[in-house]
Amino acid sequence: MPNDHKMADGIFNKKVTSRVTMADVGRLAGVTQVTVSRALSHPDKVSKDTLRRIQDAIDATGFVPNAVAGALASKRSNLVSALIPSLTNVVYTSFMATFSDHLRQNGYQVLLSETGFNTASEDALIATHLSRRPDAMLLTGIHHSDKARKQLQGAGIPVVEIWDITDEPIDICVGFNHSAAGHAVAEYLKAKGHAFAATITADDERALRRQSAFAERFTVLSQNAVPDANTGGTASIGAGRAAMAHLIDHSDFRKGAVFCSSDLSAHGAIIELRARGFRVPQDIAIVGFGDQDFARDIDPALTTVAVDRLRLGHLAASSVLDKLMGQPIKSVHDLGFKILTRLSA
Amino acid sequence: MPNDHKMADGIFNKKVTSRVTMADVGRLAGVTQVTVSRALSHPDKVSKDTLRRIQDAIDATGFVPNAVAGALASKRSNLVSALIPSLTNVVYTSFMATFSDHLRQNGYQVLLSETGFNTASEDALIATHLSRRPDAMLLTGIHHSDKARKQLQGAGIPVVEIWDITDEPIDICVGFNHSAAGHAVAEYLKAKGHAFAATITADDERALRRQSAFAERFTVLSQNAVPDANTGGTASIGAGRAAMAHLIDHSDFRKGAVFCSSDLSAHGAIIELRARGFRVPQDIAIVGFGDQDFARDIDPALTTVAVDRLRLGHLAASSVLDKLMGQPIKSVHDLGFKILTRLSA
DNA sequence: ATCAAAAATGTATGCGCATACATTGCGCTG
DNA sequence: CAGCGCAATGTATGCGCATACATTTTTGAT
Repeated sequence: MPNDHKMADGIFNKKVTSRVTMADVGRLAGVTQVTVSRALSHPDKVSKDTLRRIQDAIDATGFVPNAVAGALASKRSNLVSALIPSLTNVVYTSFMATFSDHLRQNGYQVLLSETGFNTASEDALIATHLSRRPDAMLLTGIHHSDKARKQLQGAGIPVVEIWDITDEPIDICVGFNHSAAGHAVAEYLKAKGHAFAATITADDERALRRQSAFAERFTVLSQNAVPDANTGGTASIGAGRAAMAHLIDHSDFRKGAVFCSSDLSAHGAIIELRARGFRVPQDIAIVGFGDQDFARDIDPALTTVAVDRLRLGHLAASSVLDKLMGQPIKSVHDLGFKILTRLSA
Repeated sequence: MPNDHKMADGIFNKKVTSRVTMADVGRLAGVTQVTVSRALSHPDKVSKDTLRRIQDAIDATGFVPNAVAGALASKRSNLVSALIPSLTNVVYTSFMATFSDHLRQNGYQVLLSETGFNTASEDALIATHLSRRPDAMLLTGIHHSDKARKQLQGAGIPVVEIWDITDEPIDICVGFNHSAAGHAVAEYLKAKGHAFAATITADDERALRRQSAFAERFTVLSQNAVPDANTGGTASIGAGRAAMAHLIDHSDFRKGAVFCSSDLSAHGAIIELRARGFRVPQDIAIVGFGDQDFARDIDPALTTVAVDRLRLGHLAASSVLDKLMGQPIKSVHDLGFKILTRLSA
């Protein structure tokens, strides 16, 4: 009998199963707790024979190590916490898949939460996450409250900021220059011969930065103002359609190019244009952002700005891992971006 | 000086910051550790005055409670772990957003991982997650290995299985009957006058169940075989296009209806059909699954099977919470489903 | 003013593990 | 065959907090 202090239980299953501990396993295998601990974390330091007996005991008892106790004792939680703006936006979640995978292979688990593009909730989440004593933390973007920066500094753990770059990262940042992307699209469209342009932008700080850089540059190049339709909230096909409709109904924009802050809204814009009988790109050209998987599959295939998300995931993960291993690492990684010319612009 | 055993650090920042503990905060506020603990978890049991002094001390020191130690001592981690097949599939992540939110409001944090539609990796993840001693666990689907069931039973925590129902849940399940959905769509399409039908299905156990129920029922009703194009892997617009192309190129299917296992592949199918000059729904009608946000926004608007995901999220969360509070609860929740008739079928 | 009850705080303890250090036994060199 | 070195295991301890219980202080009713 491992534990003898079972609670008095009702008929319904509460905590009936007395949790098995390393001591219980050891008792069964004829060794002490510390040998069981070693068998699990440093098997080379335990004899072949006891290793087998311990393994048998583990199987017999269904022992599951208590990582909570382990973390408290060792001061390493093997947790990496990650905060992303939205769980439902593939741009962020596809990154997370890569990132988690890479970390999992190195023994870390990812504690993921959604901030909702909201600084106040980010602050609260940072505190909650830090209370779990993660070994590292990943944040989206480079704008964080003073309170957040202070707490993170106090935690003394590696911090990676992604999707953007700055000369003064909290610790490490991996991303690209959003203004530069806006400028590049402006130049691309001007070079394609467009004299008029508009933008469709979601309420996202980075998207707004791309938009204003685009508008500023395109205005200089073409001497024409660049109307913007803000979708409010998050980008979606529906929001893109609505924004495109708004642009046509409330401005004299009938010919030119539209730079959308997301492939999703770009797709919506295309659907709206086609429904209204416009030709894409002959009447209105569309440029998206993000190179989501569907961008090449819609009709017409979407011209968009691509960032190497796979590389972003890998770099973010390996930066964290390197830092955790104590290796000095580069703290600002500029991934760059690429305009993928397809049919829509 | 809270801690006096700082490690010898290199030039680069390792763990320099000596972590502040409740004892440190207490010392500063002139009370003991336990009063600080109480101030945080049972503020009503601490006098107004000391409460204020403790708060000041917390602010001054930047104290962040150590939830790891708390969990070890109290045997409650305030963690709920959740395993979903894919982080990039909005169907699952939108559910998670609701679920996490609801739990967060009740003081729980969600530890989320992706299983990748893969039983082996699910087993491994279950063990890893259980090692963090979550207070409850959420799984997707009702098919789990014996080993997994055993471990979960041993953990003695509430377990919710979602997206499907069964008479023998591990503990609680919230979902709907996938076969019934397949049957309903078959009857719907037959009633609409279709004599021919095909399916486009992803490699997902539940999708396959809907598909086979659909095919079986439609065959009975129409006396015509139902060809299937498996997209392999996950549903996507690209996969839907390819599957639709395959269907047309490799069968004599030219007129009828197609039941897709996801709105995403349905959307792809529509794009492919239009690119080939087919009219939707006049030539070929399309039914999706999931009622994702874009379903109403594409052209033609997508007829699809809707499940109340919001309700799913709420029910899953509140079932867990109720069970954690010790309240006896219903263990099988059938959410049902609804065919939303729009333009595509 | 008195005393019991309630409020406020403190003391003692252990959760389950990792880690530093101590001990044992054994093969091997010279 | 003494003595050294290493492999294998054990002992002792504490991580930071929650909780049961003990003690002190305050309150209020008489």
